[in-house]
Amino acid sequence: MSNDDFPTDRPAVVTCGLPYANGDLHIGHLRGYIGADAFDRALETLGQETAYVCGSDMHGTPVAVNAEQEGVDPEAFALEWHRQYEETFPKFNVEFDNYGHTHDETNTELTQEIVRELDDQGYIYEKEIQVAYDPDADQYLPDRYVEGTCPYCGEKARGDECDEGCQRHLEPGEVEDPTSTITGNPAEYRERTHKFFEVSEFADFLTDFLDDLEGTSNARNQPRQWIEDGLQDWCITRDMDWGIDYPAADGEAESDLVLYVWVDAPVEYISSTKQYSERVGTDGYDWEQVWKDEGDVVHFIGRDIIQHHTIFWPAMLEGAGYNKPRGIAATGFITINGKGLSTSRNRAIWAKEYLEEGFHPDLLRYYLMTTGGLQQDVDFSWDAFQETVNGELVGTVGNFWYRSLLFAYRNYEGTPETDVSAEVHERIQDALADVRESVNDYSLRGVGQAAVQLAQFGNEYIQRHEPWKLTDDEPERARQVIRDCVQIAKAVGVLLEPIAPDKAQRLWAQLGEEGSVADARLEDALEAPPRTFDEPGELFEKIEDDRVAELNEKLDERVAAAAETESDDTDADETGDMTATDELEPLADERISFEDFQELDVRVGRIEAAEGIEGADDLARLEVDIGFETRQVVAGIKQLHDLEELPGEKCILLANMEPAELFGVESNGMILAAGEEADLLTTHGDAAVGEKVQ
RNA sequence: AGCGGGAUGGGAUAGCCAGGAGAUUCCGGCGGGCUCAUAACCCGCAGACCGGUGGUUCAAAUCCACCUCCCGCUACCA
Repeated sequence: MSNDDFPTDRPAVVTCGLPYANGDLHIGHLRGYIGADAFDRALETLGQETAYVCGSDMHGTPVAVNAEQEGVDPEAFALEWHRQYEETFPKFNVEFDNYGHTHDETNTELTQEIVRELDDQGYIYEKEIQVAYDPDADQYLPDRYVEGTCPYCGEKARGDECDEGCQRHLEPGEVEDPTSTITGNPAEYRERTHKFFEVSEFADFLTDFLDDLEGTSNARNQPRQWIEDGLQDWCITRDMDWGIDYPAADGEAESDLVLYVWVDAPVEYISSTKQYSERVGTDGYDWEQVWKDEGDVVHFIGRDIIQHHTIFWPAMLEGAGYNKPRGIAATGFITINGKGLSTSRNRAIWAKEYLEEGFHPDLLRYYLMTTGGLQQDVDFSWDAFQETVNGELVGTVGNFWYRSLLFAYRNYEGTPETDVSAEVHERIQDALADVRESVNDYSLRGVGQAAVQLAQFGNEYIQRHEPWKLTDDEPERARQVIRDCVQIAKAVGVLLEPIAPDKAQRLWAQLGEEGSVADARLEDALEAPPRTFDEPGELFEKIEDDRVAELNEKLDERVAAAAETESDDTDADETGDMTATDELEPLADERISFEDFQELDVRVGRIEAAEGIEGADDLARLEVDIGFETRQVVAGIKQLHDLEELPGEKCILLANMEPAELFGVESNGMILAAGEEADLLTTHGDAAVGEKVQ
């Protein structure tokens, strides 16, 4: 595929990563949907034929598990979220040409068709594997329903991934000593026939594919390592009820397997395009042309799902005879006030919350799109948000729009009747070129900046010529200056539309333009606005300081409140939901003998020194006086205690613990502490340092 | 520790892929201007040895090697 510049004479399709129908949306999600939306709008402005499609991701174990917990069936559960998403997107001016979901008929059929095709092409084979099975719950245990020991490194691992050790992706059946996460009981392995997709056959193809891939560099570079390390064939079926049935071949008995969620999820990109095509007719947009013949496919995704989109997905497309993506833009994460966004700690700006605060969506769009590069992590703070809005949108763009149009309205009742000057014409053309270049670099930041810098030029231009001084003595020159300014204002509107569609539309209307600015092309930025228009209004409002203070306070309070209730929910981040598990660890069944206890040499100690260990988040190096000697001990309490306050504190130390090395620091004993918060054990009275605890 | 990203004037950020004039823009500081405009806008000044060391080159913020530090995810929790 040749990568000639946008706009091409082929249809394009832009997608964003499917929202997983499992929880509320926050600005981290929004960044991707807004980015893809802005990119799609920018392509249209360049004159590219496009479709922007997406859908909700309905399948997979987390949906099944959470639905079960709420006592509803997975479909109803996922559909509820799906409806919420559908309602939310337009509120951020994210306008999909089609928004479907992975459980609908189109996707079910198309997924099965593609899998059948892969099968026909010989890329799918069957293999007997050992699948974990929970005899008590009488069910198989796919993916995260099971945990055990990693066969490669011996660390504790989840069913699908060695998350604590070597990070390796694990195939079903690989985990050793499996236990059921449902009942906590040991699981047994049963022989099951599963389907495998021969990803390993595609190594050469994928290497070439990555060479040509546009978008962000992380999407190109990260998977290379994977390919070099050797690709594993991919088990694409699961023992579950919730999902798309594995398609039965002719004459074969219906399979009771379901396709792995990552098989049917990306197919939704095609399905959603197909639905769009069916709605507008193939004359309006032909999905088969884009996906099977000639088209430009661009995916916007989060950087956490690069592998799926650069390995599995293109291999599937290649195997089934579809077009491969031209560009993949993998966006960075969002941080809040410099710290990682955490849904469990409620450190997030929720989509709903932003809207409830009454802020215009275009402000957030502009902020998210222009604050950093697409690939970069972007920090969000209300302070920075205010600064950007007040400085660039209110001060530069809004002010220029308002002063130009107001001056034009008062003196000429609209656009002065004369031609745009050569200087301004040229300056606008430069801006158009910037936008063209930015889009081809996948730089939404560049698009936004081209618009704002043009407005900045406008402010400078009007200032330089001071038309307010010219109206009386040199009316012709004043007329010229304002004519130029009105044109710049219009151009800024056209250029800003991808980022701030609603604000651009309002400007469009103020200029007396017919129709939608979304339909405007770059060249329209140079067309004269209507001769007359009405008195303009202010399009952007300043955000006041006390408002920001209030918002900061709210956020802080909320994070603090969440921290209090959090206490034990260790894995709340897993699903992004607050599934607090405040159960206590069950009491041990087995009793030990007094002799066993006597083997523990537990002593009273006094902490002499405490310091954090570099590179470790939680570990601290302690020096503990236990009478006979001072021991160096490593303890996981760094974040839970103010280390400076620890020296002098008494503690209880297991003295005959075998030494271990953590982060290169020897630990010679074990400090006793209670619970997740590592509440430090100490003595009630005044026991002397070194005394034995018994 | 594994993977990824980063280090550029006081703060934030661009430029790096395709090496070459005074290193971008925003905020802040200082001084001035304007009064059409949302106390907005415009101009000027101060402020950066582009994380460190070495290398390639006529030329390096940009390419290569090594190092230090930071952030995120995953981990470490004796």
